[in-house]
Amino acid sequence: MAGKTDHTLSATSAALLGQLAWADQSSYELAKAMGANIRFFWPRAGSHVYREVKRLVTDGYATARDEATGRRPRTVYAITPRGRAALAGWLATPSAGFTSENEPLLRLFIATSGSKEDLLAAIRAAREQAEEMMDIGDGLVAQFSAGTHPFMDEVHIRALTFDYIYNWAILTRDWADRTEAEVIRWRTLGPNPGKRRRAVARIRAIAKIRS
Amino acid sequence: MAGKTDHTLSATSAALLGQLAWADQSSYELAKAMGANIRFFWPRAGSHVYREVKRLVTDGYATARDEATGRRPRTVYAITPRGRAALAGWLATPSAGFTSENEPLLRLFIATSGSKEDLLAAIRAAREQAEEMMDIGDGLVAQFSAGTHPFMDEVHIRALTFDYIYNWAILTRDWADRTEAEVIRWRTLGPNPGKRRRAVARIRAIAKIRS
DNA sequence: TCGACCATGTAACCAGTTACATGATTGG
DNA sequence: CCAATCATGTAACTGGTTACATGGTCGA
Repeated sequence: MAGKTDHTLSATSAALLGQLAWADQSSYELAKAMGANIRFFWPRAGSHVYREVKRLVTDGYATARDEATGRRPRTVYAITPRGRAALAGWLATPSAGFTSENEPLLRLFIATSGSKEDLLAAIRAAREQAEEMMDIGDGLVAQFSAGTHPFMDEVHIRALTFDYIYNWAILTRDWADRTEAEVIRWRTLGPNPGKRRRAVARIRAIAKIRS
Repeated sequence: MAGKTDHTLSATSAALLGQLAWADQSSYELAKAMGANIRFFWPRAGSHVYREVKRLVTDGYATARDEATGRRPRTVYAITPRGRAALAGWLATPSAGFTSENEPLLRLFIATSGSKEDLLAAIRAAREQAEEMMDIGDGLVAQFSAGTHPFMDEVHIRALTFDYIYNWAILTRDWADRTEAEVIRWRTLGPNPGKRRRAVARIRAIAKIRS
């Protein structure tokens, strides 16, 4: 730990510095980009970006300069050498894992306290969100195919994140279809021997394909 | 909105009430269960459970009674009728969607600011976590197959959450394999025409399987 | 010229986390 | 009998969100 780079970055700060490493940007642009791409694996509210980027400045990882769009003033941020070093330092750090917050799944888990229609609605909500993700993905495909995406030079990276996210959406949609089909067969949400048999069989079949 | 059930539950409170609907439990047991199952789609720190369940009591959704395990005192919580009503009310509410925080993916996204080895380490971290999830899943399979799981009466529900989580783990592992194989081919993390061609082809192939 | 939306930002609240503390039980 | 781990809980911090406010631009 001896040295001048004591990179105590949070992952969110790193995300912002990573964006600034590509180009100088205003908070609004940073927030928009978070909303466009990063949100699928690191979602943050726009207002948070404003505060966090100011911290980057006070810590010396970025500088702020005042510009104007038309007659309106705005602040544009740029990464500093110290910021680049901190970012590289953070990237050399062991990565945390991945988590998800999946409210439809939570609702399913405790569904026996509600109605069958409630549960079906939650499953359909998951399906709809998955479809929306795929629509957004299809838009990206068009841009990258046509070579019109603003970050064509990053496409070799973006293809890899795209791979994950799009397949995650497909997984969710397909799961929702299977699950809806199963729940529709139920008369109540309670247990019965037939359901139990099918459930155990399903669980075993899923785990068997691990290989 | 006229009525006595003004269920202003958070999803986390609902998760706790859902647990209490199955059986009276102490905070510790609730927290343990959150760590065992729910964490994969609704992760919460144990200490949070302690505070939140006390709020359930002050709001009249649960009651607390003092017991003792051996000579040590502990507090056991039980759901009230009002709590059941609030839970049912919440379940009837439209569901929010699903999100994820995936630090390996974030690191990949901004990987050009770091080294190739950093990136490979992040990908491997994702793979390892996926394997761990599958190991846990295999343990569940054994329990459910043998009929020894403490919540056998919920297996028809658990099979459906299991389906999602296990397939998510498989997806992650397979993605990590593909992605590692691709990155290993790279000499640098920067762009080049070959990488770009392959990337665009990959993106198109993924989206094509949407069917 | 007016409504809608883009762009820019602040403030206050709160959910969630980390860190700590300590008593009981159990296995070696 | 001692270390490890289970069990129980508190306190303090902080990251993140929701809600608000308002100026500018553009198209109908």
